[in-house]
Amino acid sequence: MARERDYTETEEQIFEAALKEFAHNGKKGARLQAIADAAGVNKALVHYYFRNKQHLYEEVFDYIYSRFFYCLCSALQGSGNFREMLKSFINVYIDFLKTYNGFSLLMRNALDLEPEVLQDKYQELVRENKAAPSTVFAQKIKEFMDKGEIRKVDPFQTFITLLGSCNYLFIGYPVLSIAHPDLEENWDWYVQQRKEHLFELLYRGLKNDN
Amino acid sequence: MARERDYTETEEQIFEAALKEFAHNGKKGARLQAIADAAGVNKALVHYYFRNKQHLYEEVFDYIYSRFFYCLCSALQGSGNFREMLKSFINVYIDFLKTYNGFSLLMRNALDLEPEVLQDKYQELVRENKAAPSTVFAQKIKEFMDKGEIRKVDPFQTFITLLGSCNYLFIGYPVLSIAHPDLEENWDWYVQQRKEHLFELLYRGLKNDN
DNA sequence: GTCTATATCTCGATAGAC
DNA sequence: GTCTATCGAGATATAGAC
Repeated sequence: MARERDYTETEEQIFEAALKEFAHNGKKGARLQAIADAAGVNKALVHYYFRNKQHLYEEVFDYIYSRFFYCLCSALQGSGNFREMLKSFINVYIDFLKTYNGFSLLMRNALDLEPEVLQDKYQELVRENKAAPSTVFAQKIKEFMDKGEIRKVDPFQTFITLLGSCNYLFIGYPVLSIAHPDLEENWDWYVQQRKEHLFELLYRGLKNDN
Repeated sequence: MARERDYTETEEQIFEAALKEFAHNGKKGARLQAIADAAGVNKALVHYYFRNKQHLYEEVFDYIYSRFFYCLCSALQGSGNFREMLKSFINVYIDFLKTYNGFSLLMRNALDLEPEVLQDKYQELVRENKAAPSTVFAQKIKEFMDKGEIRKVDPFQTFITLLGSCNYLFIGYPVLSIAHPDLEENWDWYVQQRKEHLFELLYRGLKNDN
């Protein structure tokens, strides 16, 4: 999922700043002045390059949402056994979240404000890709249950657990960093720990032990 | 954690409306007009009762944050074995999230926008309560490890998993409901399923099986 | 306590110089 | 392409009648 067109240096900086500002404050809460400041450019330039706030927002959202969608798809691509698929999914998904930090709130805001826009976008991506991630995941889980690799579980609930426990280090970052002030300093280490801990926990929690 | 003072009928309605509005749109995105409309009162009355937006926001935030803090504390109160403590925690915490739906976003917004305010509030609550939830949790986990009830795990990572996997049904609600349109209709059932699935998964994932 | 009217301010957007 | 100045919409906040 590349962008529609190539960005100049300046456009890129505005886009990156906008991504952070929208993610932190939502669409309504975001300030063009803050975006301009963070990008180190004049406020008028934001309009020059991206027309208006709505347009800039859509640019950011489409980009990040497509990335998210294809991240989920590729994370589910692997054709190995359950152990490999779980490990791969956790690695790919957490790496994505690490790169596009804060996108969760962006999405949540989008859904509250313009659910129909987002649903259209989702359907469009599903059509392009021929399948929805949650459906693919559910199918895989069922296969592994049939093969006896994992115990009998609800695929949807399992999906929620997986997404939530990957996400929360990022979503809850500000809360968590109160208790662990070294979170920022040792960020890479914590993220790595997260991957290992989660894999071990979920593998043991799901595997068939009859 | 009761409020500072008793609310009149009108104040209560404004407060409830404000809670929802702030939760959905964040502090900056929230509109006093929308709060007044939802409460069924004139916009000027919001100022009459709560002085200004900042003050109203703090009132809402303090209330929900205290509730959250004491919910975590009481969820950790039980003195039974690991199995009982896990079951109790999941039940109490998910019931809380179900009642104060949408508060996750409120908190996240607060943390992104005014982390220092929130840290002060947190320290204050820790002082009142003599201990931080994350510390209490870590101690309990260590005890259960010493007793051999659970395997050797990182208490902090375990805490993140627990919070995240409880939270995500609520945080991710709008995304999840695209794939499962019956989520709203069968909400109670899904929440109940969540409790059972999570307990089983985490218990198996953490218990000592040597 | 409640409402109308209005003052004040913030922010998105544009015009026009360079 | 970039900046300054400014307009106008919309939101917060207040004054004052009832």
